Amino acid sequence: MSSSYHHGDLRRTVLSAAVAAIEESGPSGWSLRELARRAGVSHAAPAHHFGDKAGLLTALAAEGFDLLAAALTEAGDDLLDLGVAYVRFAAEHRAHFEVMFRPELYRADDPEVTAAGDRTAALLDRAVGAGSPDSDAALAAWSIAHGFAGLWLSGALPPNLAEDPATAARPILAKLFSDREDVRSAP
Amino acid sequence: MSSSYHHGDLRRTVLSAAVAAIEESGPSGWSLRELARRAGVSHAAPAHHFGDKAGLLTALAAEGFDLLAAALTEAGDDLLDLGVAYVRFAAEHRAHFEVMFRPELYRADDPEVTAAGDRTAALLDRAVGAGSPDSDAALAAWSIAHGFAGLWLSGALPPNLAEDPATAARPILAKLFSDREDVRSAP
DNA sequence: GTTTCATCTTGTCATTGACAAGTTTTAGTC
DNA sequence: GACTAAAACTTGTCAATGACAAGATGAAAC
Repeated sequence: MSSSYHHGDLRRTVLSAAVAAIEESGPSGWSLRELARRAGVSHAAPAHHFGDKAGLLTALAAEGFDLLAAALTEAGDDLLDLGVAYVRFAAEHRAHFEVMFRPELYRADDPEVTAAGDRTAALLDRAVGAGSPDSDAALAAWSIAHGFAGLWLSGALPPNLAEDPATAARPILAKLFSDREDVRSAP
Repeated sequence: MSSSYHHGDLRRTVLSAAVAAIEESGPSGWSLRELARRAGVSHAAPAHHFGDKAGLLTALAAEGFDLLAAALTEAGDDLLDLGVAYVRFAAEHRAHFEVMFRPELYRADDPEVTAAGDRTAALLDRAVGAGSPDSDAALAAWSIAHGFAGLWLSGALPPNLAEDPATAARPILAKLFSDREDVRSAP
């Protein structure tokens, strides 16, 4: 703390600054130098920890997959609960989520990312497979949760749903599991 | 053609170059100057037609909403067909689609964009409303199509589905409309 | 043929990402 | 406690970029 040279926790600080910047202006609306300024270090300091911009986003993506895995683990085994947890994760960790599904921004073949991604995938496989061996159904569940999250993130949802996306998601996602009749045609 | 000064159709040329560049490297992986070089004009020529980078992406988004409206119109009234058409649009016009749902990249309040967006929304409302007055069901349909498209675009889908996403989408989207039992639990 | 205006060019500037080379602190070893 | 090696951070630099200003060119209208 007394030292003006060693920050002490620069890696974590820069990652957090990146999260804040991405939440404000999207995954490309910031610069490494801006993060360095926010952290109070020189313009080249972040490069020491992440190499380059893609390296920083690689670290963010890996962290994101781990956070998602944790959130899904906590959600239990029910598919609907998992979907709601997925949407909640996207809303609460919007920066991580947006980067994770934009592989052109980072090194998707990085060992840390693939490992974390595999952990998340295994988790989903187990949860979904327990309820049904139907891979189409699993993809349908992933799609509807991912789609609702994406629409919410891009501000495309009606304003009344935008406030609490996780709560708003439940009745929508539930359409995949029940109440089919009112979807197909009028009574 | 003989004139070295007036390009003749620079606006269209730059837009097409942007589409190509975005398909190659994502919505942020290119520069205005690169597009100018591809079009064989000076580095400042594109600015005359679009103002700045956001202006170009604004034009792309507006065009995208019109293309989507046209694709959905052609798809008919069946909700499942509409969903498949939505996914096909995302795959065939990936650059437009990716920009459209990233409002931080362009001026979402631009009159041309809002007008085109409203046209698309009205179209969807009419088609969905005809089948059912249930707005939750409409959102569920939009979500599952949007989510499948997004997952395909980010390369998250299993390789066997990646080849022809529109065809692959149909059985997935159909899960929203029928065959509920095998989703909820094993027989 | 002249006026007018859209189109395109040249020139410039601050900002940025990346890299090279040097400085300071920490950690480990004797 | 001094010595050494490595990690953490700084300063300096360069080409590329987006944005803007000012000027040149050609097309269209009359």
